[in-house]
Amino acid sequence: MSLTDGPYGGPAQPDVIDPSGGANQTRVRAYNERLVMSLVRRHGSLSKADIARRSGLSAQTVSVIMRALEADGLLIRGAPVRGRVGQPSIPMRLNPDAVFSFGVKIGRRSADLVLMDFVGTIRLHLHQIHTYPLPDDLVTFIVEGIGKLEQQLTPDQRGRIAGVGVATPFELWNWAEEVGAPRQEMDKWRDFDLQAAIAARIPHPVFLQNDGTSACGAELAFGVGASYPDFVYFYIGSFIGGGVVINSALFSGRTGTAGAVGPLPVAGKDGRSTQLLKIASVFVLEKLLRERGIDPEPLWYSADDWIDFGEPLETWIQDSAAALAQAVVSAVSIIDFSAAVIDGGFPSWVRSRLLAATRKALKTLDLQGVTVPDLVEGAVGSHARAIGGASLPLFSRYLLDTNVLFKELS
Amino acid sequence: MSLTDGPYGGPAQPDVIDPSGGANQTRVRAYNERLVMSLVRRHGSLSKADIARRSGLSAQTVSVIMRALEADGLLIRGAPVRGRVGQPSIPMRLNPDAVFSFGVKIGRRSADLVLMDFVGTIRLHLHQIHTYPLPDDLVTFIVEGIGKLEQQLTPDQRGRIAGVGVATPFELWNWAEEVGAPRQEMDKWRDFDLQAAIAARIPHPVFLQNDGTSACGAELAFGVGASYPDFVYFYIGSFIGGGVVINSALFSGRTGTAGAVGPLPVAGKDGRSTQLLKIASVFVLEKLLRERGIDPEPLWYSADDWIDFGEPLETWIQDSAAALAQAVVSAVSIIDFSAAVIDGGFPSWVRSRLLAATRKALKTLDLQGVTVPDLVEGAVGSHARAIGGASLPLFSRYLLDTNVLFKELS
DNA sequence: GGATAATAATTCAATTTGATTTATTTATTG
DNA sequence: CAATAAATAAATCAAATTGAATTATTATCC
Repeated sequence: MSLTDGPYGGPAQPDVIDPSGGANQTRVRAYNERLVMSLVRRHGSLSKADIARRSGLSAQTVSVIMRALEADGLLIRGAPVRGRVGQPSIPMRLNPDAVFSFGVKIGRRSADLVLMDFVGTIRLHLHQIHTYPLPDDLVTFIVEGIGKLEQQLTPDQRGRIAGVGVATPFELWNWAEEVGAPRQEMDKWRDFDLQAAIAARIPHPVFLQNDGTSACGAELAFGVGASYPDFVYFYIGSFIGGGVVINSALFSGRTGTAGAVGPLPVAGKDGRSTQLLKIASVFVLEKLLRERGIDPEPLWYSADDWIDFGEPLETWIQDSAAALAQAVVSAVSIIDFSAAVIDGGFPSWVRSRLLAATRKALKTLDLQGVTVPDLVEGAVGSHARAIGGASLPLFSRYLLDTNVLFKELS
Repeated sequence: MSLTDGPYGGPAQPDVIDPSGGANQTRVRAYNERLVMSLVRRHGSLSKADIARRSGLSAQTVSVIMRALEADGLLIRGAPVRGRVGQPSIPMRLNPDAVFSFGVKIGRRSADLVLMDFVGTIRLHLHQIHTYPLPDDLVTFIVEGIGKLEQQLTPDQRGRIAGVGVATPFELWNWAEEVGAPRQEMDKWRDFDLQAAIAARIPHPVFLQNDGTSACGAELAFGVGASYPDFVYFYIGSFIGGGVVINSALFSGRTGTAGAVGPLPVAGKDGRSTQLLKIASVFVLEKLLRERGIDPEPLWYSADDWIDFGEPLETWIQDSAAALAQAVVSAVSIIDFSAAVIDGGFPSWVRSRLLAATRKALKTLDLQGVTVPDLVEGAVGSHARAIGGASLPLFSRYLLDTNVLFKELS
């Protein structure tokens, strides 16, 4: 193409892809309400004047919005703060009892159902162990579990349920071998619409998201999200998964698989290129233990109570750390994340050792031109997936989301 | 009309970790104006009714906005389209003469200055060859060049200049060796504020952005951006660089280095892990040619007129393709881009061969769990960096940018 | 120690902006 | 002439902003 050629017309694609729709006042209000709540959430408690300063909105606007939120029971006022010149400020904070939501985590060996309040505290919890996950069993567990838990709520509390969020690995049928399940059993997931199956049997809205992305959402809403406006997130479960936060918003991507991280190519111990998930996953540790003649069952009793397996655990930590360090470099070469957050289905002492090893491994890599991010431990912990599932209804209705401003286009 | 200025290019970044500010009506209007223009840009020409349907805004709102844009000379009406029932529709399109902007590309061997119109056509062009880039020389070239080019414009045209955008590699001082310049000469870039130096000597706003990100912006505004709402972009110049588009917006990241891509770890021919830029850069080809006793000078005469160097070129293409394929897999493991766009400072026949080789290389990789993106050739071509530079002022004032909706927080 | 000034938080009332709704006009085809 | 679609005018509505007032403090002067 010569210099003076006309417009650089790409393939003129008709109709298909258009940017988001227009914005209008109603949406502006909805957005500003979420902004106010997000600021309160982030800082614990803030006065109206604080919010006005932080949001750049006028004091009057903030006053009107916050009175409405208080009237709705979403915010509650604290004791006036005296000691400074001027009228005392009234700190407002989230009402923990304002909204409840159910979160479901579907795992290789177990499923969890939690009832979470508005500030991320798990109020009620059900746990089910299975040899491998099956659609019908899970629907039964979820629907009956929700029934059971709802019985423990007052009618008022039941009226404040925002919905159900399911955190699940995608394309379960691809993992029959690793899960240790017969292929034809796992194939049952292929044409099964879990979201629809649940929605048909309960009155609440149902949300479904990849388990890694969900856990990442939990970290955004209740963990390090307050400190970092963007980060890449790794959750090490039976399989590693992850998520991406950009501009303080969960970015799930066009296909919902943003932050998959599992397929990231990394160099293994032998120098050969492998997928990250084949190194930094708990099923690898399990295999390692079996090879050493050690019973891996303690891994599944409780994510928070592993025993120290000694050498094989240390080996797995070192290998995983080396792989994670490369994954972090890859990630920040695409997006200059300010932090990389690592969490997983293991006790905090394992997490600490893994983080330390990863920080060390990072230093051995070629960092020319790399903006090295903070490496931080997840603040949410092993239940991040279930909490993340439960936070999906909150994201949909209460958490900051720029898309709120735009019209939905068919 | 009020199109609020956005913060593009400038590295001025608030270190506040709060989400973006509140939204209000004025900003909504500014956003909707940009939305209308982006839709027109994307589709070439659209009637008011078309825009209303596509944006979801009411017909009346679109009517008001578009009349204002027409009155400002940004849109011009085409011939009424008859042949269908009802009043004929009047297609509106961008006025190519509505806005001009200067774009500067700083390269290892040369610098370019272009004057671009509103639809991405280069109207005027200056080119300078240097052995290596130096701050003072470049400022002189840019300032005097702008003076020269402005003399060729009418007073009216001069009044429509939106600004100057500079596309430059970051941290030039790190590349003294590869550039073949004395270290102390390149060190002059360390404390030199190019943006400020230019801004002090010309009356237009000056924007500065990484060259890869700039080229990516050109592709978004004038190339495949119309077909893909998100993509990762690779520009292969002396050094490879790139950029990231998310939600039809250029994402430059917190530090402005999003889409750096150069430091991506990939496995080289020997299986060892190397940075992408050490394989898929033109300086590697240059070295290869020298090793073969071939004069590499033809590489620098004109990016659009390479001669076919035969075997060494083919080797370089194969190696680069293998590395690029891995880079693409890494990228989509972080963000599920719908496309990976590859362009560079070479003729289109080289680009075609590179793309074909990359597609082939991609098939040899482990794609389990990977959402494979479309691999597409850049539509803008070798001048993408200069055009991208020139598009920076347009992004700041006229192109779609959700940040327009939010208040700037100190 | 009491009176007064300064300050900051909050809110009320009026204003402004801009999108939406409703109704009307215009230009075309069948 | 009926039907249809595009375009626009006028009225309406929602929500943010502006400016002024109110309130509850602390600071300071005498």
